[in-house]
This record gives sequence, C-alpha cells and structure tokens, in this order.
Amino acid sequence: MPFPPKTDTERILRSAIEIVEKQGWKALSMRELGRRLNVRASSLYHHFADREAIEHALGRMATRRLFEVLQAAGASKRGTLKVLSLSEAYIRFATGNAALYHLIALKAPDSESDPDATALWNLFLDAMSTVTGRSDDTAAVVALWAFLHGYVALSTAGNFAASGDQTGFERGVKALLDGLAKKQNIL
Amino acid sequence: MPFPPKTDTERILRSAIEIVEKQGWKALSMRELGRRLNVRASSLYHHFADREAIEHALGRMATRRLFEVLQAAGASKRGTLKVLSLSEAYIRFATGNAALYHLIALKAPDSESDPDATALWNLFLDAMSTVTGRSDDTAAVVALWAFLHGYVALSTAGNFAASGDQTGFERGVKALLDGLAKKQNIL
DNA sequence: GTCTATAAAAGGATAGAC
DNA sequence: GTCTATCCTTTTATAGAC
Repeated sequence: MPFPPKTDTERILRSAIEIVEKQGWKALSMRELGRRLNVRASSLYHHFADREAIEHALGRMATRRLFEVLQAAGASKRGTLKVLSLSEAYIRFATGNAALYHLIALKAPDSESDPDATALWNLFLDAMSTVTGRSDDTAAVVALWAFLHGYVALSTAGNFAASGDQTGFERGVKALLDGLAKKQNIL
Repeated sequence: MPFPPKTDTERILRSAIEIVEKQGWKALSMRELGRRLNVRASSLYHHFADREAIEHALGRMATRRLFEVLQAAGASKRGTLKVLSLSEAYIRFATGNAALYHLIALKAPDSESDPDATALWNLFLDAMSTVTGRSDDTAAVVALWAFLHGYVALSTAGNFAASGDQTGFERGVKALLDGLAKKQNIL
C-alpha cells in the first residue's frame, strides 16, 4: 500500500487496480480505464503499448508489493515464528488485495523470470529451511505455499471469508509446520 | 469419464468441455461451440437459454463427476487411508480436468445449493472426522481442502506439474493429517 | 431443430488534427 | 499528450423462413 501518485503511468496503474479490485478483471478495458481517468481510451496508448502491457505492469507491482509486505513481516523473527508471520501476512495481503493477488506467479522461479518473484521464493525457502532443518527444502515450501494459496482461494471465493473459519487456517498451518519439521513422519 | 453420448444437450456439453479443456475458457463462445458441432450458433439457443445456462450445466456436471470419482476412491477404505485415497483422487481429477475443475464451488454448502456439492463436502467431513476424532470437524476439512486446492493450483499453473515435486504433496498431506489428528498441537 | 439475416453491444487499436 | 473519428473483430441474442 505504499507509493503516492506521481507520474502518469502510475495514475493509470492505480486506476486499473481500483477497477479490478471493485469490478473484477472483466471490467478492465481501455475504455473503462479512460472513463475513470477522464481521458479517452486512445490516450492511454501513449503510456502503454497495449492492454497486455498494463496487465504485465500490474503483475510486477503485485509481486513486488507482496514481497515488501512479507519482508517487513518476517524481519526480526526467526524459525517457526518467522514462517508463521510470513504466512499470516501472506493471507492478509492476498485477501485484502484479491484481484492483484491473482497476478502473482504461482510457481517457483526456475528460469530468470521476475527478480521479485525470486526474492519472494527465497524468503520462504530460507525461512522454511531453518524450520525443517534441510537446506533448499523446495518440497516444504511447495507444501506450505499450496496450503496458503488454497486457503486464500477458499476464503476469497467462499463464505467464511473474514468471519468464521480462521480455525481451519490456524490448525492447518500449525499441523503443517509441525509435521514438516520432523525428520521422519509417523504415517 | 462416464456417460456415452445420447441426447443433443449432452453432445453440446461434451463439446463445451473439449473446447474449454483444450483452448481455455475464453474460447467457449456460442460460435465456437457451433463450429465444433457443425451447427450454427443460433441453433444452440434451442437447447440452452443462453451461454450462462451452459456454464451452469457444466458446473453441476463437474461437481457430480468429482463426487463420483471420490466416492469410488474412498469406498472400502477407512480412517487415514481413506483420506489419503480421497486426496490423491482429488488431485488426479483436478489436474486431469483442469478447466472443468475450475467450476467446482469452493465453499462449504451452507445453504441448500447443489446436492452433489453437499455430498462432496460430507464425504470429506465424515472421513476427516474419523481421523481427528471430532465430529463435524469443519476446520479440519477446510485445512485439508485448502491444501489440496492450493496444490492443484500450483501444479496446474506452475512448472512441476506432472513431473517433479510430488514430494511437496506427499510430505504436506502426511504432515497435515498427522498434525490434525492430534488433540493438542505442540506449537 | 436448423437455417439466414441482422441487431446491438463491447472492446482493441490506429490515424491524424490540435 | 490528448482529442475526434474510425475501423475491425468478436460476441450474445432474436426473428422468421424452411
């Protein structure tokens, strides 16, 4: 949620986020964007090559913001507590910025890809590795990430949202971290 | 995967699934549907009121098929093994029918809603309850469901898909079930 | 039940004046 | 940098002949 308005491309992106967050992705058209900015749709092409370029910019912004939020949430914490803080901040960001969140790449940054995506992945990887005691514990990150993303999806699309079943989150994340930390699972 | 072709509405739905599964949701238009059926788009309105009606029909079909698959997978199994079977079948169905899967309601059937959705939920609820030892353990179902759905999303959108990180799934689901089964978590 | 024809809307994108 | 004007495409949906 940082970054005050300044340049014109930033105003466009801010408006795009408003549209998408309030009216959904289908509503994000050049015309609607222009309407909100009191500008003709054709004017927007001076700032972005096409509609896709706007979406790409939003995607990079989403990844960067999530990374910043998580970095702040995890700072000054270690081990399991750090992972818990990261998890809670992840849920909070994703549910509070549902539309933007959808743009975040749901995969490990194998290739070069976005540097922020890599930073995001490494944040989880480092934190999880101290919990499980295995370096580069990709599988553990995948497991946690799956749980977090799935919970966001249920929360966003579902009915319990902000109200009810936070219990599911709490029991789930604790069970997961507890189980992943062990060298051998009982099961 | 059951159900041979018969009536005309079924042929339409089968074609719709083909389109959606191979070309994505954007490609599902009345024209494209007609093209694939060697019929004019306008003819389709004789079988379905509008485009939405087709999507709704697909949604009901998706929920019913997932339920049938899970019911078969869970039959003759009990306790943790049953939940594991359900989980594996869930992942298999969702990744094998990615587009259809997207239509499945991601929420507990609080209201009347779809009877198959309720049956699906109860299937998980009953199985989980025997594992955690709590009746009606909604939170446990939410936790497991979140993990399963999240893993599907990562798998579908990501890079490991059919190949690599099944380890993440296995460690995750075992950790989760192990942790949820306990009366008190250590953490 | 399918066809032709057509209305009506929405969206992406460009050209050229100012 | 923004405007007007315009084009092109895609899509949903209906009317009425056959």
